[in-house]
Amino acid sequence: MQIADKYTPQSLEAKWYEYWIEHRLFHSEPDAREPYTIVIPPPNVTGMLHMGHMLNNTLQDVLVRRARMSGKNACWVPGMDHASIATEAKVVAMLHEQGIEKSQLTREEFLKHAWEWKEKYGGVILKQLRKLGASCDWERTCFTMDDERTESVLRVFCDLYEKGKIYRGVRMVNWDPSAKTALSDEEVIFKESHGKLYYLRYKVEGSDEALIVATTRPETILGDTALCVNPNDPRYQHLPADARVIVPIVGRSIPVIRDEYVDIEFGTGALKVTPAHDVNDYMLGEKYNLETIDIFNDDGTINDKVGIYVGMDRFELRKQIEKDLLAADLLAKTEDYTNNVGYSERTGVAIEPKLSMQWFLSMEELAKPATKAVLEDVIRFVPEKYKNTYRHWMENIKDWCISRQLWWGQRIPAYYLPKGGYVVALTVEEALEKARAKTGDQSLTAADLRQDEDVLDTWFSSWLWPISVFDGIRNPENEEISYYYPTNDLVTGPDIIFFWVARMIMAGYEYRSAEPFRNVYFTGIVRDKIGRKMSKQLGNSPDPLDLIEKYGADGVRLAMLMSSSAGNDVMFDEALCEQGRNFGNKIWNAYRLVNGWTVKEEPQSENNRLAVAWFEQALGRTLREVEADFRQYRISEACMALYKLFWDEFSGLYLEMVKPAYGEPIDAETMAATKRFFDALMRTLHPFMPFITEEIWQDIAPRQEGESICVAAMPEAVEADPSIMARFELAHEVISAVRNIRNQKNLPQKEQLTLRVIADENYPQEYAPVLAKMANLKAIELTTEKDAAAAAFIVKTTQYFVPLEGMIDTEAEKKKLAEDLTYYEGFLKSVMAKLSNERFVQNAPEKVVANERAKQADAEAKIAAIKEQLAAMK
RNA sequence: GGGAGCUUAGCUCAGCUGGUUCAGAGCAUCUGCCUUACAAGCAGAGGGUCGGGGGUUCGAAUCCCUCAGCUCCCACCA
Repeated sequence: MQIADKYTPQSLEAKWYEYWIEHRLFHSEPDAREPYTIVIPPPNVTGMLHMGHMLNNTLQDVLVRRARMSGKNACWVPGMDHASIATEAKVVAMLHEQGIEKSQLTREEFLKHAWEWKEKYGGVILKQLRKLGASCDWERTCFTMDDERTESVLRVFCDLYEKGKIYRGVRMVNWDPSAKTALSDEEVIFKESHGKLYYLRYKVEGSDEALIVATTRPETILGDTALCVNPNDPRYQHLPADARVIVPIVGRSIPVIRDEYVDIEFGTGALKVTPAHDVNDYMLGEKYNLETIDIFNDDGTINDKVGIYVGMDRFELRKQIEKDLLAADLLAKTEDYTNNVGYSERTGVAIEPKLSMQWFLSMEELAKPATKAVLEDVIRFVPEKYKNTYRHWMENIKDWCISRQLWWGQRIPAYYLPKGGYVVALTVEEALEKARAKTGDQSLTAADLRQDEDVLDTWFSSWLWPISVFDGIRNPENEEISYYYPTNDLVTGPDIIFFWVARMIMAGYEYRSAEPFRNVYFTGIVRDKIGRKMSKQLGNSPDPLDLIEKYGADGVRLAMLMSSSAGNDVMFDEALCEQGRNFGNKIWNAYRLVNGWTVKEEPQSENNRLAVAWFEQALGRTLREVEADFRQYRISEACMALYKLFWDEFSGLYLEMVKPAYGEPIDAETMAATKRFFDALMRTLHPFMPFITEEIWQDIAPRQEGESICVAAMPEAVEADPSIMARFELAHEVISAVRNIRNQKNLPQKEQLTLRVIADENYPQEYAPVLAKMANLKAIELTTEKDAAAAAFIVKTTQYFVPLEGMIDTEAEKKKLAEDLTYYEGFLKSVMAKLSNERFVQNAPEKVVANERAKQADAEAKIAAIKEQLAAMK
């Protein structure tokens, strides 16, 4: 077939992806083969493809494609995450632009908008993944909020509730005043912030004294219900046990309590206690039974509980109160201060600790089998260092706040009864039944029940992902879940190890009594080439689709793969894409070369026979390396090994060895071998570069419609024959040496040279034809004479000469030889020092000693050879 | 405050339990080549006292201690 002169990835990539889909090559159904399963970390439904996805999904695709070609029934399940906060925020913003406020809408109206939005803009990322070549089984695409998944989530909620693991309670939670929802601890990011430390005067009742209290949040004085000092603090010993102070501005009288929690060293040693707005204060409040005064509305403005500053924003109030304190002479001083403030991961606003009624999942029991599984390597983490992180979190796990005050998500299936209390049930009907049973009131109707307004944390659906995509919650005995679960590999970032990975493991043990996956491969973060995290704000993140357009998906994939070892950050540089594209070009042109040869029925030359035998070995060796690399998830190493095999050994050596002169034919046997090699190379490279390998594989031999390299078998390595490799290596060194002489002497490539050899056992005489061809020699002569008028070199112990009458600078040659001699004599000396060291000979393993002896022999032979040459030059 | 990890050629990294090919790879650089597969290429070459210091050992990039610098995670003293 005629193949285009130029490699243009863009044209062939679209074509083959379509072909793969058309023939359902990525579709999997349970059968007799061993399954290989990956579930995709579902990207946010609102997401756009970024470099992190590129890395992550390229790796998954490599693993899946390799499994598919290794006889496994490979199944890569794609899907999307409804991402409740992020999506709801986007929809709210979009509505706002249209002049619609969420507060004006009913829940149903809002959800209608949200679903419309999801249908219109959601899932773009899955389409983008096709451009990358991702071999997902698209027929299985799931959404964490589709009907099946939603039912699974609700069932799990009900089940855990019935098991007593889910409870409802008032707790201090992380409140996001922008999204107006509670967040889990994991969704809070602490950042260093510059602020002030305010020193406030609290006047002691019935005295002229005032206690000075340092605080970073003077606005919370509205909620102060105590002042606390350390009982051991000498500064406050004089205060009576029942001392009370007046809260500045507010004028409220509050008790002075004593607790060792207070750090004597910090500030003035006096702490204002605001149980409603600080986690530690809350604990003090519980301990001393203090009143809690919640002063904030859900949006962070001041409510009317105290009656002053009503409606003012918390940060405005801080400024205002500073002024008012100053005016009233209640502010002793302020200092600049740096502390850590929690911010919402999603909306970026400062978190407000807030007491509220939330749903919690108790984690301690769930964590036990999940911790064990990772520590005992039932689930293997790559790289292993994340085991520590995981263990630490699991051993200190806190209950999970699973309710969110949002609308986009799975609504909590709890129904409140008219006269108090609630029931938890999968459906309203069931809830009604339970309600009637609970109250004994048969006249209750569905309309009397009021469903909880909150939805569940997004992660409460994604933690079931490996199970729910196979419908294993609703139908735990179904064929799919039994076949595909546990999945094999999970590829994800370490940033969601707690959010997602740990919780999936817990869900796995709770609902399948088995791990959700065997291996977790943690990728690093994609950074730019100067090490900055890629981000929209910095504008340093290239658009992956632009890169694909420019370099082809294969090229970009190669760039991701070559620069990424597990767990290490990727320093992404566009030059790597170029390198990837160049490699595609190299493959393309190598194929054009082979494809252009004409075949003649003639016996195979010795030259070609040797080339074929050698490359077979080189291929086998690399296949074994790649196999080992994959076992250890060293994907970039595997990729590099194949890159070098194709470029250096196949193209640079093998093809050059067998390449016929221009216009000459090649013998049939060598041609067949070459095509066989090419085919094998395409197959091993296919997981890395799916498109170009398919294009060439389809062309290299007649194929049926529907056949594809995607489902071709991985090549197998021939048995290793080290002697072939060793002999070839000698020949290769001779070739390099002659070429080097050519370079040094500035001899034209075309000029044929003569090579003389003092043959010994290290002369690869069988490769003489190869040497002649590769080094462009007109003759190879065996000799016993040193040749003074020649450029000389030694390979191992064999002496070679390239006669160059009149071109040899004898003095320079001598000098070079003398330098070599010095080096080898020094080398020999150090070897001898070791060998004459009794302790070395006694303690070192025999193998090491033997090796030193071999080095000694080699060095001695080499020294002898150099000396002979030097003598000949006199 | 606690923990983990990193520091090897200009850049990105590999070097598993100390000893063969232990100082490596790719890219970049330099030199010479438009040689009819490929200049997105070919043939060569140069480049590192393995972060500093100390120790263990016959032997250390590799093990131990210490110092310095970077990164990440956890905690969250107002």
